Amino acid sequence: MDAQYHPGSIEPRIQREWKDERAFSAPDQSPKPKYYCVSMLPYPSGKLHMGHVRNYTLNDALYHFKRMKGMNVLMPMGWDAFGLPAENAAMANKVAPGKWTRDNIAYMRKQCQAMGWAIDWSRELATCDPAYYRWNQWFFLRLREKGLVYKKTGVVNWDPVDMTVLANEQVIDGRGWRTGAEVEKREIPMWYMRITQYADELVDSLDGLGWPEKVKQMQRNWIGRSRGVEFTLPYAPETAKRMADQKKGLRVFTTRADTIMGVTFAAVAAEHPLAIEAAKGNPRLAAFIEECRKGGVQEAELATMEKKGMPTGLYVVNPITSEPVEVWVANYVLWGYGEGALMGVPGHDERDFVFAKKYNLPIRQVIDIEGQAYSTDEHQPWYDEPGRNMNSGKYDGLGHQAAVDAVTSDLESMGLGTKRIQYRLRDWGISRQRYWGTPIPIVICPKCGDVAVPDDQLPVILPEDLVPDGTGSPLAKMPSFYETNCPKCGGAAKRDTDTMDTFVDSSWYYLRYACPGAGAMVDSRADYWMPMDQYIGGIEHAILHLLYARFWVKAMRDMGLLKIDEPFSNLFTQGMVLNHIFSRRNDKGAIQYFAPEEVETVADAEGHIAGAKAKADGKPVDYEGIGTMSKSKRNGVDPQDIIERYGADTARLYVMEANPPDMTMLWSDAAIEGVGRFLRRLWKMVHDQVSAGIVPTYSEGELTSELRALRLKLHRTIEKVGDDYGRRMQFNTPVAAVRELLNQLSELKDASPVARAVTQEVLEATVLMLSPLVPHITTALWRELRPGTRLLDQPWPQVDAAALVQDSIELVVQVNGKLRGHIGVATTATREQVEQAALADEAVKRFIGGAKVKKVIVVPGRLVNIVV
RNA sequence: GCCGGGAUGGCGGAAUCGGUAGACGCACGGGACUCAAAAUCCCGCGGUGGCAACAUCGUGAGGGUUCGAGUCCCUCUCCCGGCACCA
Repeated sequence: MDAQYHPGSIEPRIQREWKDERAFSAPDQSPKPKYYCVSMLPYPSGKLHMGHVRNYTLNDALYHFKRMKGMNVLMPMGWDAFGLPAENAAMANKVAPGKWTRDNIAYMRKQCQAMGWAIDWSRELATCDPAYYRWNQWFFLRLREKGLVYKKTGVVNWDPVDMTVLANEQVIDGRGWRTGAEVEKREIPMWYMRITQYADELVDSLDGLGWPEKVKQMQRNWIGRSRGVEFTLPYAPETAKRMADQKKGLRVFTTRADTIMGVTFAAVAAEHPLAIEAAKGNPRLAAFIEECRKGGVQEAELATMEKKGMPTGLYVVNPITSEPVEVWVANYVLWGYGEGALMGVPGHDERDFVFAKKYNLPIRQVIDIEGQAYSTDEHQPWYDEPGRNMNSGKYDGLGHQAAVDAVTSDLESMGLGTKRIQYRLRDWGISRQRYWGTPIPIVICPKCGDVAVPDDQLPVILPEDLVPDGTGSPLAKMPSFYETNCPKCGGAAKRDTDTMDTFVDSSWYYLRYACPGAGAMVDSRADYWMPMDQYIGGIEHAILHLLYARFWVKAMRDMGLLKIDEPFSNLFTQGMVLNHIFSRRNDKGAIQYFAPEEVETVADAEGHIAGAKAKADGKPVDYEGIGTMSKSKRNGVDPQDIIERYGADTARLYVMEANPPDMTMLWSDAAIEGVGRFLRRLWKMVHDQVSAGIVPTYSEGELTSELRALRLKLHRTIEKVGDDYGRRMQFNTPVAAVRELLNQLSELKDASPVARAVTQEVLEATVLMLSPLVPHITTALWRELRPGTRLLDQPWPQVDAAALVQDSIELVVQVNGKLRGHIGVATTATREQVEQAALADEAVKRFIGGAKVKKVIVVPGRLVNIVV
């Protein structure tokens, strides 16, 4: 055995062996229980970053642990290969997105292999492969046949200079990132998936999932199921004349029917037909509506905007009181959200209150909460709470639910309203005016309208040699792609030049891993592996991806393609790896990001970063604080340097040991030396043991008390580490526990044969316990400890219950809750004996002094608290 | 703005069910080994007072519940994630 630890030679050798023996390929059937664990597939941005290392090492540790526990484990890998960064890279480097993406995949696959992850590579997939995305197209058409896909207009960010649709990410402070031009809203036709049809099931079946409660809560809130009433505010007579060609009133939805007596205005979104009608012959209102079109479509931006509005001169009447109220156009009413219109109740809705204050609209209290004094000066949180009706005519004195019911049934009997369940969730718009994505398999025929591409003509292939220029949609400028004939009438027609949202790709890839090469979208092998036993991914996916994937699986189930209701039985959300972000605006307003290593930072008095200068030109750059590692912000850290300097095992152990995996991690490599030191020390301990020759056996009776204590520590550690890996999904504390064990082993100065045998026991278990985290070094060490056997075949070490038995234990003694002493008692001691021992302790006596003992609390096995 | 989460020594963190706050490690200081350095090993390491034993304060801030609170409740501050076209 080599006296020194050389990861640079061990790791590639062991990786080659794993590859040659196909060590990690999982059979699609087995007498063992199956365990399917997947980490969210990476976007092939060019290089792995630390977030990936954390994600896949966590998955890998779980792979090894479950394998040691006797399961048929599958850990696959794929590439989320479509998306915006490929187009940006293409523009920057004049390389086609396809080539750029495939080169990145090849490089990153090598990096994955160098990390030693136990991936079954025979199942690898890339979503930009036509063999994969043809099934996106196929399923899109099936959903359309069932009415689950439909077309309507949607609002997008429009860059008026580049004449192109911008992603939200490309809108920074209301301006296009490349042009610096002010972004506008624009309505365009798009395809939608009817996820709202599954809203109830998506809420209800969350309860049975082994997911973090916080994620379930976020999904519930996102879907936002609320019960209420949708009703008509009838037009006032003058308004009815003008709106004669339309509906008889304004449709609104409310969950607070009980506040209807407090309505003092109505408001509609700028896009609402009533607003557009009112703007005719009203240039000021038309200008206001035009102003509302400025800015992007991001909710965060809309929600923080100053509330502005303008009266339309049109009136509706409160159906209960027949009181007329004016309709306003308001920028805080969202079009495409419910009816795009609302009843304004400033007395009991914070946003309405702020709006009413600003425009001097009446504020009327109609709900009373006992003991609270209402004032229209400033909004108080309790104004929006349910209470008892007042100033409400016949509803006076009714409690919240009674008032809601009474108003609702009155609206129903007038034929104006119906009870409805409203969701915050909106249908999923999947059309993207981009090039690098799955083509939408629709032909637009001037005679027949939207016509599906027949199944036998799928996939509609995306041309791969295009380089976009940032203006408009590339496919829309490529006649050889869009010119076609109508599948129905045969006449000249045009393909849909939009592509699908990349969340479509990631909604079902894990099903395809289960059945690579299937002649259909999925086959019966998916029934074996699904539902997934453990899904692992960043907390940033808590809502969108995880909700779309759940919807997709339910839709596939209802199409008869799957037998499961939910894709992911258990979910682990890892915290993000963050790093500092530096940027600079150029004179046009376009933004440029700097990598942390490209700048020199200036610290303030407290050591926090206050500013920075670019190393290249010495000019200042802005410090934006810390944020998630991303390609676009250029703050990712490539693990390659660490692999080359310290080896994969050190890199793996470092990210796992640094902090709990579900917590955010601010990147720093400060402690990495200590991890390398630990592995060298482990190597040396095994080397010393092995080079001392054959290890004898021993019997229980030969153990000294020191060796018994060491065995106690060992078996407690095995118990703890198994619990941490299996139940707690905690990977930093096991390492600390093993370090403690080895510290205790180092203190053993006993060279007797029995001590050497116990040392062997400790080292073997240590190697097994660490193997999920550092599989290369442990594979090499196992060969030395147990020649002729293979680490991958070993089960998880057994806890020896006999080693855990103790004669006496130490208890803590508190006086009035403060630690005052320690006592040793027999494990069999009674409560009375423990109390007496505690009261007899010298230090305890001193603190009690002459005071009277009121109460003694004994927590068995832990402490005694004496209350005086 | 709304939804979800977080805050513990100089730093990363531990304390799993309300029961010894600071495990384990990093950095740092002292020492051993060495011609020297690296590596390695040993000791120390929250604040204050004290030669020490020890006492006392201390888990973002302020209140509360409890024999006992990092952990539970209320109010607040700051940071992070998501907000539907980043993935």
